[in-house]
Amino acid sequence: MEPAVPALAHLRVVLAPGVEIGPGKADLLEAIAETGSISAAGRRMGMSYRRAWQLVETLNDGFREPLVIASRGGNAGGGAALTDAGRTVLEAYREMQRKTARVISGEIASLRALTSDIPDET
Amino acid sequence: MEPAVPALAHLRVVLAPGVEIGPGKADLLEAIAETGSISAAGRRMGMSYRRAWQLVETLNDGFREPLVIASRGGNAGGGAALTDAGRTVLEAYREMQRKTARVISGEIASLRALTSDIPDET
DNA sequence: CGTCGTTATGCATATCGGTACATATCGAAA
DNA sequence: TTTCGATATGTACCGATATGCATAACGACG
Repeated sequence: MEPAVPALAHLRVVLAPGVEIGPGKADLLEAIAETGSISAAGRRMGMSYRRAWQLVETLNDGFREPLVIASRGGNAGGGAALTDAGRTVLEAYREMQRKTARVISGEIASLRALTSDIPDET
Repeated sequence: MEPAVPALAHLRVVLAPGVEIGPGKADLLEAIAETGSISAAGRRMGMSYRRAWQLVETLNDGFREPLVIASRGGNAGGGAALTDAGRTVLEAYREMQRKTARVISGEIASLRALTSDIPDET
């Protein structure tokens, strides 16, 4: 089952002008690694292939080495996989997410208590 | 002068379904605190008064107590100010930003080195 | 008691991110 | 050599989000 609040914090990192990575691109990279295809990753995430492909292009353009290598043709029609750089970037992002969630959990709890979602108990 | 990369990380926190706070609302709260007016804060941030007001409404609705109190009329025409809750929320968010920036600085530096922005030096 | 700048709110419009669709290309396997 | 599914890319359209503008109410002060 999913937790009540899926993600407490959304982290978006600006690495350079126009080069950003957030939950969307990270999840896409992960989906590509797991499915071995850009289109399957896009379907899984409920986004159009157009957009998935464009995100991959943006990522590949943003880094010195491509994060995703795609191939056309073949019995499976083609496919895609993460490069070493791709795995490195994805893992670094996940690590940032974990660290962030850890250090801000206190403030999150404090602020959630002020939310109108949670009735006052005085 | 501004730093080369204005903000390394954008942090958006989900406190409850529909209740979120990120850089935009935090900056808006800060601008309201400093200018004493929703419209002046909106102008400073380059957004329409309409939107600034709606963001304030969203914030006030999301918490048990309002974060911003506004008044109409008077010699100045009216104005707005943060409540104690407003200051608490803003300060908690800033603290989360600081902590986050601290713990992810290592990964940021690693990833920036992979950016096509920075030429390879082999 | 009229002036002034702000809050508050509705509505029409513009902008932009994303989708939908259409087409071309590729290459291993049957 | 035909088939198949995926990559690659262009174009038209849609919908959400934000702006622009218009209007009303407000109230201390001169």
